[in-house]
Amino acid sequence: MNIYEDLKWRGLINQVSDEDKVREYLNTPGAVMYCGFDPTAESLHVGNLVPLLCLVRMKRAGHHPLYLMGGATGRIGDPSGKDKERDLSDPEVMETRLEKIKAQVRRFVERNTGDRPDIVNNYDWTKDMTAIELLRDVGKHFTVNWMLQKESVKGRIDRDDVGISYTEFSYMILQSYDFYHLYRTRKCRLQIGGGDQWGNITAGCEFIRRRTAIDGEQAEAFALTFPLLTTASGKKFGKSEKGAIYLNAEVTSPYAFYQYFYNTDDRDVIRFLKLFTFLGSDDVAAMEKEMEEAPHLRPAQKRLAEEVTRMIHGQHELDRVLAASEALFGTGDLRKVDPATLRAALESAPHRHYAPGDVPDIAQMLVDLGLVPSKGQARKDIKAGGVYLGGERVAENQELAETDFLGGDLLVLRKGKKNYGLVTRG
RNA sequence: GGUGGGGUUCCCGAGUGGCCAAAGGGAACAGACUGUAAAUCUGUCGGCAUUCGCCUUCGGAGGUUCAAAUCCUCCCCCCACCA
Repeated sequence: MNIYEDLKWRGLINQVSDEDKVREYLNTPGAVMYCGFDPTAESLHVGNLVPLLCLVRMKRAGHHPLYLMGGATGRIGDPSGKDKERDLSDPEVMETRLEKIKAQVRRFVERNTGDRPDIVNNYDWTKDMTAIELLRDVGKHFTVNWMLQKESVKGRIDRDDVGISYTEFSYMILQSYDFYHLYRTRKCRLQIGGGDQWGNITAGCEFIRRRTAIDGEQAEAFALTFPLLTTASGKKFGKSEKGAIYLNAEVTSPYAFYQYFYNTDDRDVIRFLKLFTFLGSDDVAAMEKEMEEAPHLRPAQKRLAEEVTRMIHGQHELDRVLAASEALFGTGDLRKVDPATLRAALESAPHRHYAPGDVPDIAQMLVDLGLVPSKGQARKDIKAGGVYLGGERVAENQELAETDFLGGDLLVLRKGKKNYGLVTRG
């Protein structure tokens, strides 16, 4: 199956500039395509997984994907999909983030293709460009009238409570230049991205056509965007109670990462299997059938969580996460679980250590563990019956007993159904 | 630079001197029901305090008043239109 058909089957294609030509472009191995990632945070999040994964799919299909780091564009700020102007970040902060994301992309790609990714940074070809060059060589090919038609800009102009700065307005010009540059230097003729990137990408296609026309070439470039990720419940995909789910283990623990996918809504899980894993149609169909037969066992959710966690954190981390999940959600009594196993299982849960004489009351421990924002809230949760100690519901005003310490020095606290915290003393 | 409209607790958004820790909605959290799901129902939703209560908040800084998110002064920021 052509990679294009595969993407289509997965529901990964939202818009394509020219379906036939893109399919044809992807028919010959070695095609070059790119997708950009701006350093807007310390780490990529699950939302970035779709494009990232798509580039990997391309690689697996024998093509040559380019991973573009937005060292330059990140300094400007993309108005796409944003309803208000954003603050500019510090260049140094941006640089640090970019390095982290780069490392992350490298690890991910190596793990899933066995090859080093071809990473480029648009700062490299933009930093020495003069304002005059930009205005003459690039800006001249864009009419403001046309730029104003773009969704990202229009959305901001039409509203009477927000505006758009010239800086963000110019974003598409920079991104267009990137595409052109990659066409010139790397023969890249396809750019992929999220649904909100359509305007920016087609701007690039347009620019390539016009710019190359000057040299009598009239090159053609293509755009392909993914659908906006939605969840059945209407929640934003990739957001949990604790905030966005990131790919970096230091920001989102592998355990939380696994749990996020494990908790996928029934209505979304098959679609997500297609979007986030390499499973083919046979496997997916099998999962669908299993799920129908035994929905309460949630085979599809389990598979999804496993596949994605392995992809991002590796088999080793996955094994630990599985052990932890089993210990915490398994049927057994926590007291019967070996303390050492418990400790390992809760490794990615918040942890607090107290000296023997300094162990505070339960409410304070919940605060210290970060399970609740304040002591008052902790009391309220206890009162509501939402706090558990070693698997037993904590009563109001309950004092710690010596027997609560598993193995003599370990406390397992839980708020609600699945928020664990570990306390040790000694 | 001019004119007009704005800045309220996580978000949206009421609130024009005391009844305001501040309506309503959303989000979120907890409970019941379940399948670590969805839907539904209930409770909570600035901080501290077991109760009385105390403290901090309505862009910022001052001021008027027994009393200010609400009035006055200056300042900062955002938006629209005009120049």
